[in-house]
Amino acid sequence: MQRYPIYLKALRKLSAQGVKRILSPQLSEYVNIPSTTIRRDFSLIGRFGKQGYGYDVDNLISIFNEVLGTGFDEKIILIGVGNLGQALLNYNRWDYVVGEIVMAFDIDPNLIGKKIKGIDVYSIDQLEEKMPAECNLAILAINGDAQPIVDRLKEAGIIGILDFTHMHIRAPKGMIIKSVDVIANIQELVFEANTIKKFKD
Amino acid sequence: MQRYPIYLKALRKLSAQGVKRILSPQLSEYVNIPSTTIRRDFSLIGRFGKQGYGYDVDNLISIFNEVLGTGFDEKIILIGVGNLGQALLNYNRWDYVVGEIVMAFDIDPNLIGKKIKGIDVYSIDQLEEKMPAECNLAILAINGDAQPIVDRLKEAGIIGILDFTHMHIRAPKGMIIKSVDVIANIQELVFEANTIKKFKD
DNA sequence: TAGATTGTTAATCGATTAACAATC
DNA sequence: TAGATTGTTAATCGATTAACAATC
Repeated sequence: MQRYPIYLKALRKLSAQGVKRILSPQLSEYVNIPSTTIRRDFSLIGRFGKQGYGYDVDNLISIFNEVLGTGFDEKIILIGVGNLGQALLNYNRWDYVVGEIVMAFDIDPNLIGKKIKGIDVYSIDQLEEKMPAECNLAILAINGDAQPIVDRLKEAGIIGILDFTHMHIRAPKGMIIKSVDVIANIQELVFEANTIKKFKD
Repeated sequence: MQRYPIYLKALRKLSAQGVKRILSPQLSEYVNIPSTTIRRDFSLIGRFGKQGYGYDVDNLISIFNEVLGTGFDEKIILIGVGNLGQALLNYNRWDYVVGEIVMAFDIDPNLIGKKIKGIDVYSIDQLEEKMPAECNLAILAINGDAQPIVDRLKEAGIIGILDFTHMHIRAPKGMIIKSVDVIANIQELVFEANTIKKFKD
C-alpha cells in the first residue's frame, strides 16, 4: 500500500517533535487522508490503537518499519555519479530510514577510484566483481541507454531498481522497476494547473 | 488521468522511430497497459482511431499535447541550484515537451549572478522582482525549510510546484504541490522487493 | 464484401468511506 | 460508569476490463 511511507514519514516527524500519541483525526489533518481510511489502513496490519486514547506514535513507527520489511540496513548501489547521483548521495543514509547507498559505479575516469561524499566509486566494468553480498536494490541515475545495465543488474542479483532515467526500459521477469519521471510529473502539473486556471475564469 | 503522460512519452518515442500508426494491442505491449484500457482512455477525449487500421501516431501526439494543455512553452522557475537543481537543468527543455526552466534562484553568493547551463541565477531575495510574467510553475530543489518559500511563490502567482524537498509542506489554497519523495519511493521498493523474496521461498 | 480493430456497454473488481458496534 | 475513539461491517464509489456491436 502506497500510503504507508506517507504515514511513516509523518509519524517520524511527529515523534521528532515530541508527540507521543495521536488520534486518527489529528493524523488525518496532518497527512490529508480521511481518518476512516487511516484507521482502516492501520487495522489491516493489526490492532495497536486504544479506543478513547489513540495510537502510540513510536510504537506505530516501529511496527511500520517491521511491516515495510526494512531493518534500516538495505545496501543500495548507485549507478551513475553525475549531478543527480551526487544529489542523491547528498542525502544518503535516508534519515536512517531504509538503509544507505554503499557504493557507486560510473564510467567517468575522473570519478572512478575516488570517494564521493564518502562513497567509493568503481568502474561499471567491475560491477559484478565489486557488488556487495546481500544487495538487492540499485538506483539508476545515468544518461543514455539503460537497458544493458538493467539486464546486467538482474544477472548480478538485483531485484529492485529506482530509475531516474527517462528511457523506456523493459523490466526483466521478477524485477521491480520504479521510475521517477520528472517530465511526466511536470506534465501532470501543467495539466492540473491549467484545470485550475480554467475554473478561475 | 495519470496515464496520459505515459502514452505521450511512448508515442513520442515511437514517432521518433518512424512508426506512423499503431494498434491498441501493440501499444499495450509497449506501455504495459491493457489494450482495452488504452482504447477507453483514448475514447474519453474523442475518436481518432480507425477500425481495422489503428491510430495515427503523430495525430495522437498533437491531440494529447492539446488536451494536456501544454503549448510546449510553460515558463518554469527553479528554486535551488545545488546538485539536484543542476541535474534538472541538465535535461532542461524537457525534450521540448512542456516548456523549460527560464531562470533560477539560490542563496549561494557563488552562484548568484552566474549563468548555470545557460540559465541566469538570481538571489532568492529578488524573486518577486525578477519573476517573468505568465509564469505558473516552479520547481523546488532546496534543502531546509521550504514553507516560507512556498508561501512567497504563492503570493508571486505560482500555482503549481514540483517539490523535491523532503519536508512536510502545507499547500496554500488553490495551489498544487506534487512531491517527488525519493525516500518514499525507496521504501515502497524495499517493501515490494521483500514481498518478491518471500514468494521465492 | 470480408476481415479487423475500434468505441462503448455492461459487469467486475478493488478501494474508499459512512456508520456504528466494540471496547478502552 | 460515561465518554471517546478505535476497528469493522456494509454501502458507495470509481476505475478496470470483458465482451461485443459499430464501422472502417
